[in-house]
Amino acid sequence: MDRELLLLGVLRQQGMHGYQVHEFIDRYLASCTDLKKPTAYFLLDKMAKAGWITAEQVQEGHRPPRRVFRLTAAGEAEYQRLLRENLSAYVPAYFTSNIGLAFLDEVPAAEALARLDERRRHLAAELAVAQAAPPHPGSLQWLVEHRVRHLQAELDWLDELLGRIRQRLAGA
Amino acid sequence: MDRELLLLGVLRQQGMHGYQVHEFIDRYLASCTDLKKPTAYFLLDKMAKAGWITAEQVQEGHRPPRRVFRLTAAGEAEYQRLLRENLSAYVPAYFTSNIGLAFLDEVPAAEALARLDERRRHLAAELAVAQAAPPHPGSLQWLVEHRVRHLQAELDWLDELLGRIRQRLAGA
DNA sequence: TATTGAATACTCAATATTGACTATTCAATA
DNA sequence: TATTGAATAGTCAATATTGAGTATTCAATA
Repeated sequence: MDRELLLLGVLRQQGMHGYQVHEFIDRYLASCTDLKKPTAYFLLDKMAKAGWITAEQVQEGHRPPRRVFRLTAAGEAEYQRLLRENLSAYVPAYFTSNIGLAFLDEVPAAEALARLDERRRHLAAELAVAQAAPPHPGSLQWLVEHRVRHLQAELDWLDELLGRIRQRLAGA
Repeated sequence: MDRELLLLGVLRQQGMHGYQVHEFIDRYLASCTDLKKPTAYFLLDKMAKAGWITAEQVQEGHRPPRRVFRLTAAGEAEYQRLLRENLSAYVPAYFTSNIGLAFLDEVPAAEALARLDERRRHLAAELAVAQAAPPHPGSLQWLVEHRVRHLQAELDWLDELLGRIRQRLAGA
């Protein structure tokens, strides 16, 4: 439902063919979503079938014809509906990559410290990239800003965790 | 990869049949994952085929035979490997439910405020539930504590966003 | 003791997602 | 002007996920 909103919101500003849509999202929202190319095409097909977007075939040279997608009136209505629904509802995100924390005590503290230290480096690098990103067009900035805040909170928490493990090691 | 780690980590402590595994995760880690029942069965089948766990058929009454899953030596090795990999790597989580922020400016500020206020209520309720949860066995607590921290950070950010929109409204 | 509703336990078809492709175009350079 | 490598554009089979079931057991109560 949310990816549909994203695609509708992007197409709404400008008709685009599939690769272009994916490119746009990958350029400006890489830190915020992981929408893969085949998923984008799948969703575009689905939305075309649902009548939310039209697909205008454009032939160029010998390549397979591109389809340029544009919102229909139904698509615009759906966009408005999805956007409001999305803003009103909070749907929790899940962090599969943190599952390991559930079994942290199974790893000797010294090794856990080293592993989490490596994790910290990855996280800090991610944050640096997000912060260094060029300014984003329109209100995309809100989403990216949220991302930065989240990464910062993650880093803070990881630092506290590392501190606690260090204390435990020192005490033992 | 991470759900496999979760299932291995749970089965490692005690052999269980499918429903039991799902129950356990749903009880103690509901705030942290959304592993659905059919997915759990799918992954258990896969891990059994891979030789990470054994499936002992147990017939009881007229119900379809339960399969009690237990780690094999290969499963234990895989668990150790996955756990270390998981702790070392940071894989970003994506927040599909925040996509709407990318199009926040398309909604009149007064309405956006009302919508985000409703979102805030949902989020605060979620946080209250997570904080009120009974203490978790073993190191599961780390994961749940992380969850609480994350929800708190989300709430802080949402409050800041609401403040900015209110200012904008007042200034206009 | 019959009936009902909840809890237990699992399955299946429909849907979504992904890794690993193919094929074309374009620009640089050998 | 061939050749090569990168960027563009899209597809497909394999895999994963889910909503909506089925079927059994159990406990309460009518």
